[in-house]
Amino acid sequence: MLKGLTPRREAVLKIIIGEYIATAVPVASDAIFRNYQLGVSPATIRNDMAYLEEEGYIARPHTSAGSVPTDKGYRHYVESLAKEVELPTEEQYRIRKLFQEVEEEFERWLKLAAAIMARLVRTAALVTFPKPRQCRLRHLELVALHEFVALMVLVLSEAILKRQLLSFDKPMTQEQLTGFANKLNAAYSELNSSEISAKTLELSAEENQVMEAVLDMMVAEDEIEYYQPYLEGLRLMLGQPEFAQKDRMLSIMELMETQEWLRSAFPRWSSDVGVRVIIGGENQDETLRDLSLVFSRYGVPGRVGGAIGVIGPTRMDYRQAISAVSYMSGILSDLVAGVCRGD
Amino acid sequence: MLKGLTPRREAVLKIIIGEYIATAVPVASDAIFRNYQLGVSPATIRNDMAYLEEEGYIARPHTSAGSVPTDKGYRHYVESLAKEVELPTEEQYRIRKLFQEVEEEFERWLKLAAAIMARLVRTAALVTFPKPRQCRLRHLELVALHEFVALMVLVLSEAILKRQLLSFDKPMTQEQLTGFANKLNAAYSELNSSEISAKTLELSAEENQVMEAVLDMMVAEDEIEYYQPYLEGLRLMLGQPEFAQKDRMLSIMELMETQEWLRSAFPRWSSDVGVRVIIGGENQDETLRDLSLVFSRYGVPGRVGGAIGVIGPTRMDYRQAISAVSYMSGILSDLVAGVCRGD
DNA sequence: GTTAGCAGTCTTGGAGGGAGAGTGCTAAAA
DNA sequence: TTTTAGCACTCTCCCTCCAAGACTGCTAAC
Repeated sequence: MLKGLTPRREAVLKIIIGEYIATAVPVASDAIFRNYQLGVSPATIRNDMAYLEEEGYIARPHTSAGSVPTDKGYRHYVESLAKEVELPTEEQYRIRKLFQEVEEEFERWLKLAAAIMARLVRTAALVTFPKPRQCRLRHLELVALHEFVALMVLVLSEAILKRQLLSFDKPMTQEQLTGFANKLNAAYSELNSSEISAKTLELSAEENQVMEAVLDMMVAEDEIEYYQPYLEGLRLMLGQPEFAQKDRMLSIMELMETQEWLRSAFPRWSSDVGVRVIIGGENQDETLRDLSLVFSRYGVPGRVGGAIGVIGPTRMDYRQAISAVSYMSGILSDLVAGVCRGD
Repeated sequence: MLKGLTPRREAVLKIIIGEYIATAVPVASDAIFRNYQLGVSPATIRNDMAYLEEEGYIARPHTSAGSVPTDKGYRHYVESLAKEVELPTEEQYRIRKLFQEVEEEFERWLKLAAAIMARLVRTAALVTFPKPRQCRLRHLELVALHEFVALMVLVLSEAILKRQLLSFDKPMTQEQLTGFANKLNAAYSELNSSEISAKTLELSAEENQVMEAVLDMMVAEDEIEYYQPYLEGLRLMLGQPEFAQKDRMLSIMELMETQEWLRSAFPRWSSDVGVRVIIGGENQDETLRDLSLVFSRYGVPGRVGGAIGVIGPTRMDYRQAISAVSYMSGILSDLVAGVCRGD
């Protein structure tokens, strides 16, 4: 029983994980014997399983049941997988084609990316909006809606768009507003919020009001990273047998609706590239203890980025998840880089 | 057994519906006798119930069970309710205050409205974006992102904002783009899509490209009414006991995610004001057969409008639903009118 | 180190049965 | 004619029990 993780034991572990991921049913020694040619009897496999259980790679729901992988088992599996994770080229081609078909709008791209990942991994996928470290003012526009109300449209770096209604104490004409906009654009274009507030200008009361609003929105934008990510395919995730009980399902829905967990789950601006996998109990957040995340940052390192990933039960197809997330983050990075280059 | 719907029978029906809405449990004659002072014995109540069943107002899950309202029963109840539906004034005050606290942005208002309704009725609520009959071009803006790519920002009537990336064959400077924008704004501002396409102008190839894109987006905007409504509180709806089974729950989630049913459920631009209630089998759509909708149009009649409503099991608190939808549509109408007045 | 054999354990599903809830009917009372 | 009491009847719900089946763990032999 000593000898450590021999190749056959490793193979048994891999088989158990593969089977369990596919079927959600505890895996029996007999089934392994029948379906895989290991060249040894069920009894031997049982011995190996006893070892794996002792070492904490697998566990049993009850005394006389097959085995299911533990977090540690999944972790081992994921590590051993690390290299061999590319989507089949036909799949890559199909995805690329989908992106060509959709109109050139960033939000569409994000939604599409999330939808594709959800479909590939058959669980929920999410994508956050790409955000620069500190956004810069590209352009300000003021449109009169009626005498006292104007629509302010703000174009920030990375084509982020903001709008807000402004109401003035005095009546304002479109000419006046255009004048404001020109003046402020000339002075503040391409600056970030701190640079703008440092640079004092002589402004009328109304101009100042506009400026305050602009600053407010830019600061708010700098602060929230994960504001309203796109979440797709929740129903795919909830269709998995682990969420069969009603209250389990509802608590997951609640979790997703509040999106509080995002903050704790996605480390903020972690600089490392590549796909990260967080398995079950490895999560900081209590409520995520039996869920796994596979995600990656995307964007232009050091300049702008977002996060993209999937969330699902610990019994998740990590192989597919890793390859999908890896490939999609590459695609989105390319797209962001394309938009960025003009900066 | 002949005499028709006597006042007492009507009272019994109302009690049954009220109890069933509150508890989701079939209502027994004995329970009615105990909890309500009708002045008659359970046996008499049973006779009345027999009548109500014969007339199709109520039904029994099985021979020896209490009764549950049928669609016809709910319909009768809703009609009889028609007048007495106002939210308590404290509630109205609280809601108004919430709207004052949120920033002046239309999308926020819509989300808030949906969230409030979901909370009040404890089921899913949805709100569509307000759309003018035919949108008009308010303002066009072009921002250079890099040499060959520009961001086009379109402000349409009712403060609808659209953006799209444009890529040109030639390099373009910001000055050139601003020139385009000024020219096109001068010519086409305040026109709708048909007027724009009727009015021919001498345009360069690039200007023409921009114009095409503008027209495409305006036409698309005219066509989709119900594009991506806000849906809130799905989890409240799915928490109801009628969705206890897993597959029931999943099919509802699928339904909501695809949002196909919206088209059939909300009659397009129906001119009648006021709250409409569609109960269970009254729905055209097969898949909605055991759901009810309570909704209303909002906006400025004949000019601009959207829809707002709740969806839930037929066992829905119609009273609360009707008052909430009615009040919220009023609020949104006021807000739209405010933005509209400047047109 | 591997294997066959077998006892032991735990889950699952179905049958059976009793308790309880609620009605429908009948005949008498108001 | 309407209302009521009484009671038999039906159906659900839940509990228990039991048998079948699925796997393992152990032991002793290979």
